[in-house]
Amino acid sequence: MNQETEVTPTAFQQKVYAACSRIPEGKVSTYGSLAKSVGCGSAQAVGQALRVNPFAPQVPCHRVVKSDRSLGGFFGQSSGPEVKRKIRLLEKEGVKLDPSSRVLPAHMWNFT
DNA sequence: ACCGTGACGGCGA
DNA sequence: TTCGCCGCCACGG
Repeated sequence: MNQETEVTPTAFQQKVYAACSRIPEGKVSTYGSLAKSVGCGSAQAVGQALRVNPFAPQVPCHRVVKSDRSLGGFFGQSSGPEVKRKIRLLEKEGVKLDPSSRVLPAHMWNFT
């Protein structure tokens, strides 16, 4: 019998996942804004949480990008094939990147 | 209990 | 404008 190797996310992680789930489709948020939502002053800490997100992509962590308007990372990879998958998901939800600079348009920065 | 690492952010040169 | 450094927070070893 397989033992349930179920990891229990910390309270902090669950808050991040919850906040991330609140991001509407077609919109994106930033790690920093999300951090504020969970009462944290560090965007990096949020990244750590999403990095181990066991609920992905159910939890739309792919809608979280850098304040820099760049994509950030996906599944632990700052760049690579997984990040391309992230772009793919966003485009499917109506979020298109600028083909030149590969950054997100500022039109969707309405969600905190 | 301590240190290093990390899907970041802001400021300075 | 671009590149680099430091600072914050949370987590694993």
